Amino acid sequence: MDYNKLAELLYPNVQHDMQYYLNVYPARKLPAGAEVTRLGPSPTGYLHIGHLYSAMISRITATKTHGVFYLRLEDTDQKRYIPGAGDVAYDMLCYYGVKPDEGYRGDNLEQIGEYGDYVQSHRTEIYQTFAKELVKRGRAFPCFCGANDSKEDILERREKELSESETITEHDEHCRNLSFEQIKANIEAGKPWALKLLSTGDPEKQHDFVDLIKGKRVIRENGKDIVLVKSNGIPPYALAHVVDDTLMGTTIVVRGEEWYPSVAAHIETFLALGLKPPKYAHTPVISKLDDGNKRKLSKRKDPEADVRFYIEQGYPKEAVKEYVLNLLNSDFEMWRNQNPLSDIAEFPFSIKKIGSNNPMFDFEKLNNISKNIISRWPAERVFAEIYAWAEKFDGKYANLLQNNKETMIKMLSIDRGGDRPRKDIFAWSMVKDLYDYIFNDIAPATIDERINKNSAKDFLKEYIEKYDHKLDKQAWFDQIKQIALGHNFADNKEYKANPSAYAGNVADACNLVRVAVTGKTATPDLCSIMQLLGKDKVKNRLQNMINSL
RNA sequence: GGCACCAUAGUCUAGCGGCUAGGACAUUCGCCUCUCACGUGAAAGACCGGAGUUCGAUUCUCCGUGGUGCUACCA
Repeated sequence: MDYNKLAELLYPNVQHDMQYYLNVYPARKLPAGAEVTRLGPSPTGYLHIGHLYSAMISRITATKTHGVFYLRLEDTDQKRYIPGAGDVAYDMLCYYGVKPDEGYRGDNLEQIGEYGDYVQSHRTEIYQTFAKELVKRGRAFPCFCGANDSKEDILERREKELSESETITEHDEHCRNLSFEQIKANIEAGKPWALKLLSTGDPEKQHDFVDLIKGKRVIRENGKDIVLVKSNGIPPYALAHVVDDTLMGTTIVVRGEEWYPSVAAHIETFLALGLKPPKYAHTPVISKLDDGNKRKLSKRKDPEADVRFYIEQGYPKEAVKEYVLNLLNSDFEMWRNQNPLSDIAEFPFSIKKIGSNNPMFDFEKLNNISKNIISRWPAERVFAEIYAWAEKFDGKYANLLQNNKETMIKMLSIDRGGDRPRKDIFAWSMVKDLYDYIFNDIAPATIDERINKNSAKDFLKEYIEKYDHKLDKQAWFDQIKQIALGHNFADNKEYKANPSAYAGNVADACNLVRVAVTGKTATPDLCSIMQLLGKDKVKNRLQNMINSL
């Protein structure tokens, strides 16, 4: 077969050849050791936590080696395209501080960089040029079998084939053997066709492969005639990956482990074009425990898969990042303990330290990381963050905050600062309920059954009468203690020795006041809260408590 | 069905032939304390199973088992 003739038949309108584009996009001039990384999300929904995971690896690697991290929109599947998803991807990367140096920046912003266009659907001509090159080299052939099936059809067909035979045919024995005349006839008849790789690999043969995360591996050669260009003229991921990462100068392809099985096919495609494959880093996939089963985090079922989820919940982006970083390099938390105030950019991150099993998402851990981060922030900053969150997700609360800024900051200042700050907030959305007692009336709370109700009543009555709003912390407590002792509440030690003899201990008395004033059993320093609330409110609430007993 | 990846406590993991198997979150119990926290001390909790290699295997090899992924003209 005359492959040049075939190439002309298939791609009569392709003007340039591969070398032309290789010249248009020459090798990048970067310092030695610089790595070029990229993220290639498809605009089929939102940005997945797994994208953030990959993006952090790519961003840190590029920064550390003085290389480039760029964003490419992989929108070759127009069936699944969701408008605006590209904007979200870029915005989220910026929001989480893993901003690309170049590439796509959303639908309304100009792209940055010399290696564009960074939107795959704009690159059809380039892909076709490389496709034509493959045909010229006798490494690709048209397939007329026409498959525009839905996913369900494909899965059904696969099931059927599995039940009938042991393996699915990997070579397309029908179309790869068509004669030039047959192909010509089909083309002239207007039959749709896809371009497939004419694989020369033998899956029985193996070769070495180095993955930056998995290490040295032995993999089978590809033996599959994969589709390089769909019948609509657009390439699927495989060819787009080969062409783009060549032309854009990617040195390390960071991608999810789900790509690992197809790496041999990708390498064969690079080699068929005489191109050098990049280095690969196949990352673990974040999963979760669902009814006792471990499974990949799913876009549909799991809201936490969407990076916007954490914004809605009010997790600081620093917390999400540190959590992901901790998943990536588990010695991060040790480093953080030793360097509580350092910027995470100083952490000695390494791709090699990434484990290769799929971690499960753990909210407890995220919450803990978040609490620690927030506890280190001054009240003004915490207020600003809460307010910014409320403005977006709870307008009413935002108004309330705006009108009570001073009070709220005072509230947030209690037990904050110093060596042992309180750690009770991990997400902004919880603040409204946590501190509701400073703005709202509270419902009368029930008290521990251990405590004698009459004594409690008497204690509170006397406390109201003698309540002095001006007392400092020590005097405030001494007063409570003194009054409590007068109503059969005992000192801690005495109470422990003989609980049944007393109405409760001093701690219980103190907690009576707390529950009366805040409706909660756990709050920051009570004396400060009472100062903040004001004399009238405090007395009112104490009285309500008495009435409810 | 085929192919591949993974396998240490509930979770994330350290370990790279000999360790009382280390740390973090969560759990439980003390201490501190006016409560809840914070802090602090402690407890409980793990090498998937079986062969082999070896003087010695959590660590190396093989076979199982389990989980996961791929097997699309989706990425």
